[in-house]
Amino acid sequence: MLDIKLIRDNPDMVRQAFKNRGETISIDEILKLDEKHRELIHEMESLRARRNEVSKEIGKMKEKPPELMADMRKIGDQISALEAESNNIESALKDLLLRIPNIPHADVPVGKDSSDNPTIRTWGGKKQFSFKALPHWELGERLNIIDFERGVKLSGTRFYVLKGMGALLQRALIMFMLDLHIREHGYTEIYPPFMVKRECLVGSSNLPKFADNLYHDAEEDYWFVPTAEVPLTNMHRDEILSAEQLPIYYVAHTACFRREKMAAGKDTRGIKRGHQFDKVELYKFTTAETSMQELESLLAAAEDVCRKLELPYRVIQLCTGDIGFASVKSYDIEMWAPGCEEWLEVSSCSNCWDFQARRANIRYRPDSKSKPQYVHTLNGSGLALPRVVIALMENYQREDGSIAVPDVLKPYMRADMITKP
RNA sequence: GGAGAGGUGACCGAGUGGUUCAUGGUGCCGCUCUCGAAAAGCGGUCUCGCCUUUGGUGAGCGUGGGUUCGAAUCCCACCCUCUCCGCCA
Repeated sequence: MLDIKLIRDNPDMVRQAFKNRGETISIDEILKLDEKHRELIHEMESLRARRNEVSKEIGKMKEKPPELMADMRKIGDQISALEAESNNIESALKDLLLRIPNIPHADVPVGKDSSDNPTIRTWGGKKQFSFKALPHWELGERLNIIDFERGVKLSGTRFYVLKGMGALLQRALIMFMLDLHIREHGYTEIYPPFMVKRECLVGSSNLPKFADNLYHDAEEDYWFVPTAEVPLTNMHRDEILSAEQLPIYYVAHTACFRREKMAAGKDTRGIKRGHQFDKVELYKFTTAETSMQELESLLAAAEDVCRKLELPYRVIQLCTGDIGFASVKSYDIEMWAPGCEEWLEVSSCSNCWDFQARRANIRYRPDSKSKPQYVHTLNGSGLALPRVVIALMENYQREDGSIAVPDVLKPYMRADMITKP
């Protein structure tokens, strides 16, 4: 959520930022409602001030004058009417504010869509094979480690079953990633609920605008997390942190649930895009001063996973037209998958500035004499599991259809190779 | 799911209609004292909004309504926590 004062004082700057994003929503309605709202507040306040004063006097009187009390009753009715109007305007204003995106940082390149995203760096060139590299769905079926048919039998399209060494591979990757971030990058492991309250989704910016990508249990009003970012954001909702607590680094492994109803027929083969997938998520709460450098170190932690797994990847910066709703600056990490011959997005690292903090009311006190300020929040995958599994299977495949295990995973898998049982 | 108890500021904890602009304590900040520290004493210390901003004003005591000139306090609904019972991986 943007600060209404920022919009009020710099409407043209906000308009330009939205234009760069390709965002069509207008702020005129917001400005209009804000002005009306402040008018009403002014009216209500002077009436309340009067009532407070007179009521205090009535309290001191022995004889309660009925005509004065009748006057105050009238004022009370006026206040109620204004209150009702003000509340309506306020909730309309709030709803609009919750639906407008963050303002991209000044150093984010202006662009229309993903084709305008600059590549920041590429690591580990595309591996050359002396044979035809197979896509992971073929490798998975031959090795009997991914069972697509039974996934569909259990849950329908876009579900799959990992089996035997396939399940072990994913589990090994999760363990490896968590251990790496905990031991070498200073993160604290969190195991959060996978179902959360509505207000958590508002805090993280998934609601109200992106409800159609979420699974929801209407009976209990539980929402299934589309990413661990949601519970992690809300860990400190409605809290005032002390400066010494910052920065806070959290890492969480969760399942993620997404409807993904938009791209029917696209990405249907393999395990690239499903309604349920596992992810290791990195999350930071920082001060305003340090968030930009914290974004770089968050990205570095995610890249470290790719490097230690020795999987080729590139880092892309998202342009204004492609950047996420809540983000002021984002990098994507894409791994090369030689079998399906595409770059797979395995991480998206974002600085959300105070956008989520404002929604979730997460603040800190810079020192004991200062007013509370909003923290900055950052998130990034470290990494998304199924796509790392794809990249790993396809990059480490051998001509005989077996898959070599990367050195860092050998202790977790207690095996050097994934072969047909 | 049933019964009972309870939700007050960073924390503890008073407060059952009007000197409560939320008592008191802890913590925190400043000052005094001291070579310094501790202790002690004095003062300060919740959050958010609006305005014509050395200041003024409003709101907030789990949440939302209601009663009243006036509500932390009375009424209604809901949420949450704790204890016991039931169920259960």
